[in-house]
Amino acid sequence: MGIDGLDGRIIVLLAREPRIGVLEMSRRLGVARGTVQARMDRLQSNGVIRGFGPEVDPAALGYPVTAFATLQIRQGQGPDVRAHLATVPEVLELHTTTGSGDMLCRLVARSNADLQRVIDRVVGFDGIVRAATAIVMENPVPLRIIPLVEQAAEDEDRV
Amino acid sequence: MGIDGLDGRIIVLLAREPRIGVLEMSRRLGVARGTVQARMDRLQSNGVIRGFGPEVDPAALGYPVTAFATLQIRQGQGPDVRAHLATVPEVLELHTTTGSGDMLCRLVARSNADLQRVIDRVVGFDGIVRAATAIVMENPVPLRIIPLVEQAAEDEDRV
DNA sequence: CCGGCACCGGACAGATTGTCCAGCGAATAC
DNA sequence: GTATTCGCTGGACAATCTGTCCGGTGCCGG
Repeated sequence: MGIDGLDGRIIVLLAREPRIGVLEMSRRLGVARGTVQARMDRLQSNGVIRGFGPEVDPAALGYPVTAFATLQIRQGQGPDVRAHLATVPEVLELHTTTGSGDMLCRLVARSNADLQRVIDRVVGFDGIVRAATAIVMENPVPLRIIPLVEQAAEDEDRV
Repeated sequence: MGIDGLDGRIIVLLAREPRIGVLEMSRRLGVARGTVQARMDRLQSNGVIRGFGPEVDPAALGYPVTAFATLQIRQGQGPDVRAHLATVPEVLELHTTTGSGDMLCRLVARSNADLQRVIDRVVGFDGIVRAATAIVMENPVPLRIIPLVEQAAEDEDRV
């Protein structure tokens, strides 16, 4: 577990220019193509790189409103609630967190008004006791991984 | 704005098999290669597809602990706090939300003990009044977009 | 009725990929 | 001390895909 400096540089390069190929990477990094290819294979079978799925912008799909909802779940209803939420397309992500029966989910909606519909659908389920929603206004730091990768690579090299 | 059924099928196909090429997609979808290529170009310049960055698993990097922190910010300190948080690699994501000076951020750490270090670093900044942290235990619904894409495509087609 | 538009099916050269190979240096094992 | 394993290099090959054209067709709005 862990990555070294070359792995880190590969991931960062990939994150900055996703359409880059193995050949071009090997040129930029100054290593043989086979090396980059082997590293990539290893990173993917390691699970460090899960895949290269397209990053879709919900806003461009017509869902410009994002919100986070904290749900309080009735004891023992966890599995049912999960199954319920999994059926709601507007639920992009769901976590169970510390605290008694709490879940945190990320929602999107077509508008603030539409958010009400989504929330109604989310909480309109028996096992959910209470929901607290926070609407996202700005996203100063979009989901990112590069700084962490650099950190992890440095840590590994130092060892 | 919006996508039609073919766009939706392209995105879903891409999400399921990221390494697929344009040619193979055109074969699967039963359309001409040029069509798929044109759609892809449009989706990307539309901003619907932001890119194809590698999905890196923080756990595989040695950061298996995820947490969400709600931060209460002192009036007017927002920009400074953002800049501060942007410098912390373990902050993967930051949102400002409704409520007086509230922010929500996603953190990762090497362990529960390490999480304390991360939180100290996050809140060890003048503009932050209070922080409430929820540690993620399970992730029943990982970040997903396919259901929303299908929904958006259906809505568009119906119109 | 006439564009304009999106799609089809095909063509082309150029680049990249997957997959081999032999050689080499370093770290590891015996 | 020596043998083995490992990762990297630099090169090669055929197969594939990409970017980019083209002409032709069907549909919609003006």
